[in-house]
Amino acid sequence: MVMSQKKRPLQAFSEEMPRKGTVGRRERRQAETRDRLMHAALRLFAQRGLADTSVEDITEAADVGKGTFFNYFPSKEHLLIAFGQYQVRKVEAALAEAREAKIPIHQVLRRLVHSVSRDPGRTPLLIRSIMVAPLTNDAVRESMIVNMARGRKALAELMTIGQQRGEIRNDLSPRHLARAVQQGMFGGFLLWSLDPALEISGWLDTWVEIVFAGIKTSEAEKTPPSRPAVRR
Amino acid sequence: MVMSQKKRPLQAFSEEMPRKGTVGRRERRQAETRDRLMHAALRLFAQRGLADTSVEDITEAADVGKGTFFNYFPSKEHLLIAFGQYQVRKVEAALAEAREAKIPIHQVLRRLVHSVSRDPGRTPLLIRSIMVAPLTNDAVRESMIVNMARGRKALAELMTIGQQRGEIRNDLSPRHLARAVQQGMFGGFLLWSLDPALEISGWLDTWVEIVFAGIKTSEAEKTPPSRPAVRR
Amino acid sequence: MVMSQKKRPLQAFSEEMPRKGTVGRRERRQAETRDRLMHAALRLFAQRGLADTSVEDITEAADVGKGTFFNYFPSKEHLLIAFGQYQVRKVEAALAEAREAKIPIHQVLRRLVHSVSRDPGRTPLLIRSIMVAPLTNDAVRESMIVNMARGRKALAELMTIGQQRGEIRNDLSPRHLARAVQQGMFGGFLLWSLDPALEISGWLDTWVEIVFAGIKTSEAEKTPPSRPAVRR
Amino acid sequence: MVMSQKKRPLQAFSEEMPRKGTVGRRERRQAETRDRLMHAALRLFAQRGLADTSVEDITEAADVGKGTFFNYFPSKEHLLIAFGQYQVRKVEAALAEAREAKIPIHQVLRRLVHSVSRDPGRTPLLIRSIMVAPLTNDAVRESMIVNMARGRKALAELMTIGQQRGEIRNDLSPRHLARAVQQGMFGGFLLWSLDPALEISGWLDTWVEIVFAGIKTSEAEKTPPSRPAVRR
DNA sequence: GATGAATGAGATTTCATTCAT
DNA sequence: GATGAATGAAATCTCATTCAT
Repeated sequence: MVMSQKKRPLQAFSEEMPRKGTVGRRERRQAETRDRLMHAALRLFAQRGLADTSVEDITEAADVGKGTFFNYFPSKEHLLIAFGQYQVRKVEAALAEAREAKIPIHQVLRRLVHSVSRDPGRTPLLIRSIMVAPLTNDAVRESMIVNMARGRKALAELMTIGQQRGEIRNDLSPRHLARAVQQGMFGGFLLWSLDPALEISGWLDTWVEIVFAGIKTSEAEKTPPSRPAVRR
Repeated sequence: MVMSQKKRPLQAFSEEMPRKGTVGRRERRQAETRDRLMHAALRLFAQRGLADTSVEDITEAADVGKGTFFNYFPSKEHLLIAFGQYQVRKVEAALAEAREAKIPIHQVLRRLVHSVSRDPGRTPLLIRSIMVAPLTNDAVRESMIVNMARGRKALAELMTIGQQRGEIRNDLSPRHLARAVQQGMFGGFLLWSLDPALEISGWLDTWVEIVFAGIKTSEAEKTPPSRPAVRR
Repeated sequence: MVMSQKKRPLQAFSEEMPRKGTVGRRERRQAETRDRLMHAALRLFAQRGLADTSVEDITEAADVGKGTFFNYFPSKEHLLIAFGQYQVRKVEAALAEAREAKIPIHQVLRRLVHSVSRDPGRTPLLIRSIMVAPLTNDAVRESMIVNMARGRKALAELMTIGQQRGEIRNDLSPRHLARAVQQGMFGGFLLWSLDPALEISGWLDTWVEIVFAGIKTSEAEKTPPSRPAVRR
Repeated sequence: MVMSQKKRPLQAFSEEMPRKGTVGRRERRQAETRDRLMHAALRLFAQRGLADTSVEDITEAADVGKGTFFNYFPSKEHLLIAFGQYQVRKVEAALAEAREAKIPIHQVLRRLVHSVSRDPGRTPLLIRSIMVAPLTNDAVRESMIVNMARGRKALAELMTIGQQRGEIRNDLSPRHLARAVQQGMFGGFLLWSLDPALEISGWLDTWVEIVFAGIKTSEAEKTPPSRPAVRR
């Protein structure tokens, strides 16, 4: 079964953008196959979920032989590692933005939350797949741990910037604040993937409102905004 | 393989406390069998995880015939439904406590978080089992949705009480505040089950500190603490 | 699930008609239970087929405990033995009728075929159950063999009568003729149970027409109708 | 357990006779595997019956992996579909023979009955398997219906030929006559599979004698043998 | 590099039957 | 005699993964 590949909702997954210079036809074809597998898989995961999508389903949708799959990915769960990396890059992008463009942290968070929710937020089955994979597969979990750490690190730097600007509370370490934010974000996905009746679009801003109140500089300490405050 | 049944780490699972008066021997034996299956299963889930524990492993550990299992539970995932209900009851207990004993919300939350973390907090494999089950099994998810709604309801009532006492911010609906709290708690379990290196005991209080800052009455509105404020 | 027992399409199944004289209440209750099981089973077999009807389904429909079933029948297939006996009695009745009432064999056959088709002819699932049971279960097959032999014997006597009257061909033994008739009848049920699109009501008379042409006295030998002819 | 593959009692099952020209080695290997499964299965069905032969028994006897079976057949019952087709082809062959070689219908029938009985006639367990499969399995029944229709069609054409030649009675439609013949044949298999004491070899000719008397042109109408007679 | 046939581990779940009460 | 909890045998079929071509 060959499906038309016209719609490609998530482009930035595969990192192998053909860096300038010569790339042989072979390399290009390989990258293309990899991509086809990737997008076919995500489409199927979103439709049927991880468990109900077999490797053969994916290879059929991508129009390659079944054995070919294993030349690219060691298991179907590994496809979701790439997705995690894709999400982390959004967090790092938010950090870069905050740094360069002097955008208030509150607003950075709001944008980040929307950006991160964009892709998985459409279908509960995809999120469930994304959550199940690391809970189930050791290799994916390893990678997930790394990704989460990267994400927390970026968030922590964001917090540091906020503290320096006096927007974020100074009495707790950026690491802790970052962890709290990340925890809330993951929790949000989890809740929503379990109960899609919990509508998500309107909720995001409210949640940012609450979480930001938790991490912002309190009125009390607002007067002297400059002292760095000791923290771990 | 018959395992010794001496250790019973989680007692409060089964609700069938022997109601007063006589209960037939048959009924007692049944409740006992149910209990044996339950505890054997949780022990095994905690040791090996959900996927690596077969129903036969459970029945062997509980020293009953394999078929007996299905007289009590339709699938091994259903065992975890009971666990979810057990956790919800803790939240409801916290609410009752707050109501009767006039304990500050901040403190109620702190206690609740510790109480809820107690059982699953020991072993990442158990939490992973608890998370995987509803992500994987429709019936369990159904039940999970109900449990989460119950939990949110109790938390929302807690928020209402806090608002009436002037401890909790008045500008957001109790539902929203409750959802934010629940989201954070679930996120915490998820993060920790994925990366057990994230130590949990010290973190809980810090997290409550942050989340409470997000939901408490702000300094700005603190002066007139009594106005009930209209909200949904 | 208790179903009302109002409709009883097939009454003559159970042979234990309370013979005159005193029958204790106990005996009556037992016969009643046996009957309830019987009819519940046949209803279910007709609805879902033999394989998809479990003993527990039957006992529930009959409103008795599961274990009770085995006080009456050694297996669910044994229920169908009674049905076979019921059918055989129809053949024997036809013989009796032919004997007493001097009805032409051709007509006896026609009536018999209709009578025998009446009950199973309504639902293919019931016939399939009736056919599967002896093919599958040794005890039922034993009994089936006996029934078939009884049926053939009655048919053979019918043939003998026909021969004496000059209606049935004299050049073949009554046994052989009987076997051919029986074979055709069983084949008819089989075909129809496999392909219910083969309508049965209009077909019966045509079939009798053909089969009777096969067994009747041929024009050639019609003139001297009395010679007994040697046969086994 | 590897069984010697020397005996191959039924050769004509698989239709894939190597069409002229080159067939890849792969294709040949596949056809061979399919054949091995087929014959192993039929041997086992004949020895133990359908229910007492597991797929694993078959694959062991065919010396292939268990999973391999399902690359060729969706279920063990499907093996018997091929057998049904094999039998139908015999009927069609009889028709062709009658057409080309001007053999009298009576004789065609006699040969056909022997030919069709040859393979299953050896062992009641095999026939029982063949009968149980369509009674039990929907897919097989579907296919059986098609086969039976094909068989009836061929028989009907045979009847038509007979009518044109004046050998077969003209007052009934070929369809009806064909159905009666088929019904008798199936009934014969059924009776004999249930009660193997009914010896089959001597019986076949007697049965053809009777059935042919039922469908042949009667003495009465024999004089004007040419009128085609209108019928559906 | 691509392919797809072969592989076999694996666990679920049903259900007839037993038997203690 | 009625009950229904306990039992465990049994066989399916899927599917990730390998590897010869």
